Amino acid sequence: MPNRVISPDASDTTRDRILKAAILRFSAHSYDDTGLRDIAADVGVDMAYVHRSFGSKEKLFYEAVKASGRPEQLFAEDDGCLPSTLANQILSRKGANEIGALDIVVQSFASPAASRVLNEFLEEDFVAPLVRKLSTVSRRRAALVAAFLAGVGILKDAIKAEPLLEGERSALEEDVKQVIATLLEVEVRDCDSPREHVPHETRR
Amino acid sequence: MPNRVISPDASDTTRDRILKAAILRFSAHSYDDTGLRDIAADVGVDMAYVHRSFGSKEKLFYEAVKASGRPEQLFAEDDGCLPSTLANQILSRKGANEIGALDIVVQSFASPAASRVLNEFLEEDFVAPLVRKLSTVSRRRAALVAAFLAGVGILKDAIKAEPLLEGERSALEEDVKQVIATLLEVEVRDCDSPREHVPHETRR
DNA sequence: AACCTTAGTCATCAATCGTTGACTGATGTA
DNA sequence: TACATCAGTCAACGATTGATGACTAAGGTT
Repeated sequence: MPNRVISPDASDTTRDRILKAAILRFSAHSYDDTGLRDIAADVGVDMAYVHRSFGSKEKLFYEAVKASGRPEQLFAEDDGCLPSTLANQILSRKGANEIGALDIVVQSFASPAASRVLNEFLEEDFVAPLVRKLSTVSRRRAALVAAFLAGVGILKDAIKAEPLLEGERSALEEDVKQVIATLLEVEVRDCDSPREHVPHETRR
Repeated sequence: MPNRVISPDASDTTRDRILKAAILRFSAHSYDDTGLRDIAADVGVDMAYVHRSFGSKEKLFYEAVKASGRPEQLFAEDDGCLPSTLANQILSRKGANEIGALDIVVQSFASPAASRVLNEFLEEDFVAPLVRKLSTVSRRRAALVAAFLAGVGILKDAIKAEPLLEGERSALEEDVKQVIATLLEVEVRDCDSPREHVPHETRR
């Protein structure tokens, strides 16, 4: 299970291919700007079949969010340093078909149709697992981490804000990690140089 | 053309009433979910007149964003403590017709049509004025402040995330201020109790 | 053979959107 | 009076959207 991007198992049914295409579409464009016809065209089936396979556009979106943002993926590569893990979820450079687990959430915040789904996602797939993993953090601060990650993703990928695109990525990553560390009340220095194995210097 | 007697800011013309209604609409719903017909109905004119008064929906949105987010408004009540000023821009409780200067940005980042406008807004009406006001902060960090504010606004107002709605507002405000202070590298304590006049204790 | 389910297509629906050309009516202005 | 401009309305357009009912074709079961 090394380079698993989306699908947990390589089911080949048309329904799964539709879901996979939907995740890509919803991760690259907003809920409103993603048409069932686009998704159908990607898979090569009729749009009516996309609709019938999932019942409605909103239900398809629901399944796409759930499949794309599962906690196992969000915290998958956690090497013990949550700030760096979370920062990478938003900042990791995306190739053509490679998407981050949070991209689909970053898009589609706006549409009311999507907001109920996202509310559930936020609670079940982010706040709860994060608090479970780091019991000292409050639900409020966990949500603020999500807010910050979402905001950074939006400004960087949707709005394409220049101050976040120009310059070194490492500098941006450092700032993002520092904010997350502030919210989680953990020391960012403990994992500053990821592979240097600082022998857990006892601080404070 | 000599007698352009129309006062530059009578604010009584139908055009201005349309613009005002547009700001309210765009601040409460996304760009896509806001129809020219809705705005026209608010003012009580024909939808065609809304369109003709501004040339296109996108141009109307542009003027709405510019009028709603002007730096004078963003930093209007600045009492010398930027973190608290900015936090209040997002957290201030909104009445029926009362909106924050950033609400219109919080909605409507999704649509590509709107994102160009928002990119310009971010640069001209937020990053640049902020850096001008606090010259020690980098453009990147200024943009990260905007990202955080946008994310908080989205989760709180659009998604209605419970962790940001439950509990005391002051606790949330404290966390938000701390994050902003971290990014701006200023001491939040300097304005913690706004009216206490701490005599500028020389720190560091 | 007859029958049922699954997979998928086709044409079309109703609704909504922003946009536009043509029009009316009032208000000046020469 | 004649003319021009501004404020605003009216009806319709073309495009796009998600949703449906009716249909075909294949596969399996009895």
